[in-house]
Amino acid sequence: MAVAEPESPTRRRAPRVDAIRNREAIVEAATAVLAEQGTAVDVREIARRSGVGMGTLYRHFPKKEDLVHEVLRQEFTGWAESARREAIGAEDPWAALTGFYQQALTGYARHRAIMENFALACSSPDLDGIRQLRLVIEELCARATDLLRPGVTTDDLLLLLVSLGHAVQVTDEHHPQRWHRLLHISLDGLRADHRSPLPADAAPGTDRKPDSESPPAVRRPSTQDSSAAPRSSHEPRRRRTNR
Amino acid sequence: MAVAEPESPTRRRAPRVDAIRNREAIVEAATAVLAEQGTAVDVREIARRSGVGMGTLYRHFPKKEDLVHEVLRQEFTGWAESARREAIGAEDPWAALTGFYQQALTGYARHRAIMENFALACSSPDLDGIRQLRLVIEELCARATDLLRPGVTTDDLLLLLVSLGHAVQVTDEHHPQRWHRLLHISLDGLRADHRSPLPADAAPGTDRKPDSESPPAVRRPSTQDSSAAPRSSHEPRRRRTNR
Amino acid sequence: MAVAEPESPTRRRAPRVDAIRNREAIVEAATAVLAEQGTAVDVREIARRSGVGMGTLYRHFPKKEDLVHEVLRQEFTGWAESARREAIGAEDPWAALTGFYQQALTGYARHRAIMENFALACSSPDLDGIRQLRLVIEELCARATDLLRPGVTTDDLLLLLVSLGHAVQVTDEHHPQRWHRLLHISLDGLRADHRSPLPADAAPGTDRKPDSESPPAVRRPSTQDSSAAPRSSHEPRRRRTNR
Amino acid sequence: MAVAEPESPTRRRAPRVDAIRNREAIVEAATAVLAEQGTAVDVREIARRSGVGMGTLYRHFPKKEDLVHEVLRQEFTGWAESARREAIGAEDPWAALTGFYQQALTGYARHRAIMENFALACSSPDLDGIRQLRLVIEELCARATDLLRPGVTTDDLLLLLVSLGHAVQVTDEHHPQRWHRLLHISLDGLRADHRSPLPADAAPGTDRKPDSESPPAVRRPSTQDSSAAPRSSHEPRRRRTNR
DNA sequence: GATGAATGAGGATTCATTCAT
DNA sequence: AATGAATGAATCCTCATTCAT
Repeated sequence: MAVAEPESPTRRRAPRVDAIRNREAIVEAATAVLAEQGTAVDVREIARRSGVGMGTLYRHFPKKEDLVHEVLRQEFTGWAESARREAIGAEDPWAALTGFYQQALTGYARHRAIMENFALACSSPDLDGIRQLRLVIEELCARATDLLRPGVTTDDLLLLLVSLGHAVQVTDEHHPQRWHRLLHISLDGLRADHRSPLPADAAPGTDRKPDSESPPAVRRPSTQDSSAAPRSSHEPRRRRTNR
Repeated sequence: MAVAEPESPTRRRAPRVDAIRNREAIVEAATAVLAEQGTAVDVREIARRSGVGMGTLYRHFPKKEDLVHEVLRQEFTGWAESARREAIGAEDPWAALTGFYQQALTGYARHRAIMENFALACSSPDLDGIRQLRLVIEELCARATDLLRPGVTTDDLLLLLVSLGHAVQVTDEHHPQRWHRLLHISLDGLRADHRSPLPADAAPGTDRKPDSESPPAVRRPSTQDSSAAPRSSHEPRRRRTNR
Repeated sequence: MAVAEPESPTRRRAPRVDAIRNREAIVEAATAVLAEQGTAVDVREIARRSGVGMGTLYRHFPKKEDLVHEVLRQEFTGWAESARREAIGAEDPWAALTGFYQQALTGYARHRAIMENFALACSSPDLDGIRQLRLVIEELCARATDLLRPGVTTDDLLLLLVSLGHAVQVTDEHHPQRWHRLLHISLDGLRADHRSPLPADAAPGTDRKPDSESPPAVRRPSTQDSSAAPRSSHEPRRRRTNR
Repeated sequence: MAVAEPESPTRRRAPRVDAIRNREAIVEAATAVLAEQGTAVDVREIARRSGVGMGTLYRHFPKKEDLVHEVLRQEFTGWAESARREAIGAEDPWAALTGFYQQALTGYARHRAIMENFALACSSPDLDGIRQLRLVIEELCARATDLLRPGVTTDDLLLLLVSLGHAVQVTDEHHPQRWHRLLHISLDGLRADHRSPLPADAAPGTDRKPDSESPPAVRRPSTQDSSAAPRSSHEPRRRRTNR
């Protein structure tokens, strides 16, 4: 064992083949588990499935968060790449766009941890995959510029992905057609033949000037949600005897 | 507590009245807390805010789940009702539809527990509110039948609501315009001027016959999702050797 | 105990007699355990000995530290009080001083957690007991002012207590006479018949002016401890191949 | 296994030499780390700093304790030697004594592991350094016999060292003058001009007959530590009732 | 002989649920 | 009926020690 490699004096001993294997096993198991159960899983479940002890897991990823982050990094990257491949392959700009969403949604939207963090990751993209995803979308956006209705931004397309992602989660198992239909509908809403302007997005990142010819077709709520959710108080009701 | 009962002067036990009041207080507090923090909250937080003891809470709702369910029931119902009011009020069928989404999304989409469970609830609607929501949507669907593209179903509209609900959660706090834009886009995708047929939805619940004139514009994934998430095994890997 | 008082309508229900009992049991057990084993004990040991579950323990003391702090608070306070009683009782100022040390060292110096934290607590006295201890010492100092050599400060006496505390820990079990002898010696060193001035203490808190007539008898080290402890490097020696 | 035998020129295995070097590196690193952080350090920290792997460390020292013991052995020895050098160098017996304490305290009292174990080591001196330290002290004691108050023993001086050691630890960083003052005071207490006899030390090791002329000035505690710490039970309390 | 990866028994802390008062 | 104290299994993480390479 540990055959002395005469060729490389700089390389002392083996590069810890099995350590790498373990690390990979951990990430693999974590990927599966996180996909299935989201980030709330017990770390021990991951350790069990990867066939390593807790110590080993924590040696490679000192915090559960680190492992989660690594998995998300890989998954987002892989996601972005496969979506880009799909998108780039198509010649027709519109086909590229639809193909992108198909691929993106088909492959990853059932991944619970991905979906749990997609929104968050979009806001502060410290994950490379998110950046790549944006780039792909920007590209698609640029290529399809004539086919898209005026005013559609990268943020719109990204948000659509987030949004549909959840639709996929709901339906993919039993009614996969449903989200396909919704995708179809939404994409049609993006087509250039819709001349009604979109509501302005004040935020930065708007890279396509919306033309504001006609008033939005969408009526604003007259009554607003006074009945809405938290009429909370945060304060305990009454009492509070002891203490 | 301890409301004086006239019948029993020696025993000034509280009647059911304040049991009911307690129950309401619990539900009210739970509603607020669940809206803010989702179903993962500590039950104690609910007890604290409602001003009752844990025992009382558990007397009324033997399991946390029971309480959550009750809250969701009420909230979904309230949601459906306020959305219906909004929808019914409008004379223009399209305005009714857009108004419905506005109302529905503005009022409840930030309600974390609602959103966490909306998807689930749609699948197996043991919640009355979901049924009502479906009814409202069906109504809207019927009224706007000429304005909607052929083949759009109640399920489509419901799924759109789920989908946009998450978009709202992501953006409502910092970029509320974004989900308004997405809503606008999606609704435009539903308009009758889109003649391209939607992919068939084989599942039951389709209440509008899709006309299948032309092939879907959306390309289906060739094989794909092979790269998708769980290539899991659930079984622990073979162990190293130690010990 | 704590019979339900009918007289007080403001007091709803019992004042949780058993909760108080439990809390006391926890503190009592913790006191014993901390005295024996120091602050490194397993919390479960405390729970076990006090006869409560972990949850109960953590209900009363949300962090282990809180429990430790509470115990130290009580112990330091008790310590200060019993030492004060001892000190105040004596008529002779010198007897008061010696009595104080006797009492202080006899009662508590075997208390591991106390000793572990005594030094720390002296530096930032957020514990009331420490303040009281200082007050007692200041009083003793004032009373014995004529008997003490010039320049002796409260800090000196406190440090002597810390210092002897450890001597007690070492010897109290098998050779209790030893620390008594050392105490005797040290106290004699404090007597007024030593005219040689003490080295100045630059720090604030010096409340007695040292008269600097003659040079200190104690020679300063000529060579300095070059051979002393940490000739450390903090850096790993060589290597560091992988990563 | 497989120590490179000189007879085998093909095998250029490292000879024992670097095993020794490793061992030294480990001890050196351990010395530094133990001095800084005490015996509670993570063994890995020692391995890291010494530049060897865990395996190597554990080959040389099968238990953490073994390594600690070895370090303490060396450190105590070194301590004793440097203190002896200091002590022997001085011509004046009293200067030798004070110089010894200065040196001893300045050099090693901040050494956490040393101080953690000094007390223990004094009780059962299986460490050579302790014996040497005793010898040095005995010598100093003998030389200064006329300057020391009657009845002062080696054990007294050793205990004083222990005791002051802790004072140093507490004060050396921020108030180094404080322990110098305490040392000064204590040494003055040892001077021959104190004629009051010390309390008898019944234990073996007393090598100087105490003359018992007058009663001790130090009053003994009348009641003993009734208020003292562990009124423990070790047994779990009677349980509540639940479950 | 050396290396550092792997192990797994603890240890602190949380929280749904039960129970004495 | 109500209260909130008590419970303990579950969860994240650490570290002395062992073992394959």
